[in-house]
Amino acid sequence: MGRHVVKITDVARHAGVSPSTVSYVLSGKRSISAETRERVLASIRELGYRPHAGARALASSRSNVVALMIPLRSGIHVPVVMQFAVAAVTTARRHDHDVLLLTQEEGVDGLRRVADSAMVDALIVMDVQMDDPRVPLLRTLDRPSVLIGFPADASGLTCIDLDFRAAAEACVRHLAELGHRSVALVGSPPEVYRRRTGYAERVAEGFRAAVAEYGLTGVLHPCESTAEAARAMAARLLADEHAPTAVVVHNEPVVEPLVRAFRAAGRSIPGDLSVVAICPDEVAERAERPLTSVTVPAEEVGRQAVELLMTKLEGGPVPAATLVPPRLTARASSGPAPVPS
Amino acid sequence: MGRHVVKITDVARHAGVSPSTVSYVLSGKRSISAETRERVLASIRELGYRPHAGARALASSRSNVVALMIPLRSGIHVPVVMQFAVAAVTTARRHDHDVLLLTQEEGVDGLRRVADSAMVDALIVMDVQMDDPRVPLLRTLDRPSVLIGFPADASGLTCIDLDFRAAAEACVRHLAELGHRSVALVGSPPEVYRRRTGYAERVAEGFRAAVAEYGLTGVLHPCESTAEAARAMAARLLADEHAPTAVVVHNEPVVEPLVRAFRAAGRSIPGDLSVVAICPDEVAERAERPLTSVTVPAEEVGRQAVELLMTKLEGGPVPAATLVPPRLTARASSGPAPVPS
DNA sequence: CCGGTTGATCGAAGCGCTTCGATTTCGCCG
DNA sequence: CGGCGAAATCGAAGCGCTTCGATCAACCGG
Repeated sequence: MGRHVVKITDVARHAGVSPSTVSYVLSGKRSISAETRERVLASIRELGYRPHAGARALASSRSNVVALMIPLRSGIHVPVVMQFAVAAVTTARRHDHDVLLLTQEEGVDGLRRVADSAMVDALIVMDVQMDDPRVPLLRTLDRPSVLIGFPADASGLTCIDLDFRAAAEACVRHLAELGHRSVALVGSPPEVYRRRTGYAERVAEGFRAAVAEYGLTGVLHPCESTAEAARAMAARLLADEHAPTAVVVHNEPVVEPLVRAFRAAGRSIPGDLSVVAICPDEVAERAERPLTSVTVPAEEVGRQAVELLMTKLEGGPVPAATLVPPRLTARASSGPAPVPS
Repeated sequence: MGRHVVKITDVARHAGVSPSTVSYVLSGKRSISAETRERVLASIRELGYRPHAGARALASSRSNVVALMIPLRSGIHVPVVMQFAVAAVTTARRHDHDVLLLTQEEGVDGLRRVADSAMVDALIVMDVQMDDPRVPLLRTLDRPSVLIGFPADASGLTCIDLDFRAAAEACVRHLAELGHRSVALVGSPPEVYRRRTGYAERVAEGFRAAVAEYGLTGVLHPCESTAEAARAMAARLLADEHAPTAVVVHNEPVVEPLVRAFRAAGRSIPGDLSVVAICPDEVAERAERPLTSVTVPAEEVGRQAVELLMTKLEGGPVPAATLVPPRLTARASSGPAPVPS
């Protein structure tokens, strides 16, 4: 043990070829006779040769590493981030790349650092906000990147996220198929709509479109993200002349209080009222009684984000926006519409 | 925009010094006059110079990257892993290092790959098992490593984990202070004790020691990790002549079923019976009613693991074993001992 | 007043790999 | 049968940085 580290010249000597030939065998960038290739590969195996990553990066100006910046914000669901990260690593490895982990905390400087030092070839940034300060930076960097989420101005960038439009549609379809005729959407706080935030608008659009398609009546109610607002909303919905028989909720903190308020008002779920949430599985499963929900397919997003990045690295064309189809899981909070009394 | 990338020779020219001087300013490995240093630093700032990571790694044979291999096993609690990873990244950055993320899936080969290619200077491996195949590898690698968890044979390695002995003691102390005189430990499956698994033995030791210290009576009951075994255990404990008034549980899958079984048998918790678990906070909080528990301080472990690694990288001495003190959180499952009837 | 330090800087030799001509050897068409 | 392109391989020039003597000036005490 403790032998010298094997370098390309060792392999070359052992195989009776020049170092450049070994390199070409490894990269496949020039044709090499089958005979020579085999001999070189055998030497590599026998000597246990492993190219020096730094040397390779220096000579080729490719590090085969991508940066992944994960969020720390509370309010972000940890298991979702983890699923995403694991999927990203797995997919990156499949393309012979590694993943360098950065935290949101590092912010713009962190991204600049790893990009400018040629430590990474490309970047993935999670939890992108409407006015994210990292967005302009990414635009100026000479390295490709993929954003998870859509900023206000996504021009010149590649973004991917759950297809919120389709998510809302899936909720309404699910309810329509259960016989509901009047549904409500409890959405984001009014402010979010005023800012014309992308995902909120898309949910609203999808909701309206599906309501129209299935011939339902449906009303959108913006809602503050507090328990009080949730209770008030519940009261308002129940008092309505044409009270809906089903509610779609797209406002995480409101989900639980709303459900509780309905129950407190004597409504059984899903007997009297069905509830469908757009939220991470964790939230839906951890509820008092598991909720029917549409979730973020984190693994799928992670995989695709890396695939997009790889395509960009190879100079291929990629769509500016990728929308990942939602997945609806029926749980205990949705059921057939109550028979009109 | 699109100017040339700045390299060390550019900085040198701009500051009127040689490249080596710039290098020494950056590394501090030779004394540089204050005047020159300032001039060089100014040039660096002005030109926006960022050393090329690959070139640096090649010349110095230090990449300033550490590998972190995270577990995928189901049964591992995701938020714990995440907390750990974030703490590791944060701490590593404080020491001017980055973190390369590997998944357990990559296994031994993954570790060998990143170590042999000089991609990383050191490695952290989570969720180490008694007979972990990665352990012998780590011993032969020429790069320092830190293991989270203790393998059967930890000789020559640096390990860190929760101090299970102190954890058990903390549980017993907590119960003793609440006036309990007879306690039971529901532990790991018998097989685990037969294999003389480190953490299980340490829990048992701590339990025995604390029981003796506080003058209690206490019995250790190994328990299979199934719901049936939990129910049988509950029945057995309750039928006991000197039935304990408090139970310490160190067996994750058993926690919930056991509590349910007690309740089903008409015992109120903590009115008739106190329960303290050694498990991740997530499990304790997500229980039907939150459980008093001792948790793995994941962040602390992550931080310390990196600190140990950095010390090793600098050639400093580190303890072979580091035990992180437990943290007990009192929740709704423990209370004063019932008054004897 | 001079050999010997010490402090500050420079020059050049790599680090291990990729890549770009250049070279050699064939096979093959006209 | 001469010449030419394609296939296979080699040699050497970097990639951008660190580091190891070497150099040179200033300074010390005897």
